Amino acid sequence: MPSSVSVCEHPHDAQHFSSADIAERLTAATEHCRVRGVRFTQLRKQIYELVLQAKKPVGAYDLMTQLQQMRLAEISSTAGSQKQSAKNVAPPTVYRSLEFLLSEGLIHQLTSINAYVPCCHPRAQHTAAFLICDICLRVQECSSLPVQEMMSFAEQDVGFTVTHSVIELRGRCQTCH
Amino acid sequence: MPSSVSVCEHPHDAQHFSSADIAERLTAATEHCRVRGVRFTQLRKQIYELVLQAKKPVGAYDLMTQLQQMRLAEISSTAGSQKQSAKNVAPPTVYRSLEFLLSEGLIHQLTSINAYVPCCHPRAQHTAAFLICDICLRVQECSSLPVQEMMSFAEQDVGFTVTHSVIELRGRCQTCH
DNA sequence: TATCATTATGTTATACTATAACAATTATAA
DNA sequence: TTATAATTGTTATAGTATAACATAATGATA
Repeated sequence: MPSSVSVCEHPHDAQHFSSADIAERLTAATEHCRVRGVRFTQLRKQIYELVLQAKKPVGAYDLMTQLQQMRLAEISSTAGSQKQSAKNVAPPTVYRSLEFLLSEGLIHQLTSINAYVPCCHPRAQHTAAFLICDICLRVQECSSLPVQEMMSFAEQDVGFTVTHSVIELRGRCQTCH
Repeated sequence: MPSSVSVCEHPHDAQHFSSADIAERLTAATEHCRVRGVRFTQLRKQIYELVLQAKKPVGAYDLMTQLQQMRLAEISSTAGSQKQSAKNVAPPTVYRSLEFLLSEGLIHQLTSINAYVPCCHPRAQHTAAFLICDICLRVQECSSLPVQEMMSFAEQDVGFTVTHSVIELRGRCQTCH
């Protein structure tokens, strides 16, 4: 593989983020948001954590369910006699946090399968291509070279100014071939 | 522009297919299907025609409405006392024909905006990238070079076998810049 | 600290996109 | 012409996403 090309495998399926990894990411994200002057609220942190914990790309409605369970767990652990009635989490709750995480570059949206994955290298807006295995659902995030060539082609040869890219290749990864 | 790169502008917005162009495309598609031994039924032909006539990428539910109007027009032109009650066209009617047209390479799906456009050069399965202008909604279809590099990168450098690609760049076209 | 303005979240409702399952019809081949 | 397969009709529902407004929390300012 050319050294100029970065391919980052999302740790889904068999392997996945360890608790320590997730904690580290959460800390990094907290710092990221502090520096950027945006608010990393509890809700946003929880949604991010759920995306990190997922063993595969996760959909918005899955996140709704999981957030709901998270809140129920909080209530029961809080004990106390105040039996809060935790209403169901509604779609906007999740979508708004996803939108925030996307704008901060902490996660990526996989448009072709309506799902979300954590970003390999969270940083300011960067474009990437995704290789999505239809068998194991593992996702590889590719930055730099091939994507950059697509972009420069569009910009220089066609005069098209790219503001947002959706580059998703579906198929079989090396392992599942 | 490199001669090895093909960029085809879909004739949407201001310009669009003339009746003659559409007729020619329909004839070509008929021949295409005859050779391939698949049936180019009236319904499929109508859906294809509607996609060709559209001045911008067209959604499935828009096609439903338009097909409905097409059928109402047929009935009123048929005159006769047999007052057929034309029931509303249902989603599967449209989606099944779209699926057929996609599989025959007559149209392309734009996943990021849930819409469909005619293929510039209808032929067997071929991959393409699309430049979608968010202002005028014009779409440019790019085959060959940049896309091929993406594919060969995935296949050769990552060992990923691509079966389906979604490459859609959103932004501003040269005209709308 | 108290107030205001801003931002974020909750809540209700609904829009938009797509498919499952089965029935009826039409075309093709034996 | 009948049997078979392919297509289309029909009904229902699943899945994804956003609009609009109410409430709550936060941060800045007096």
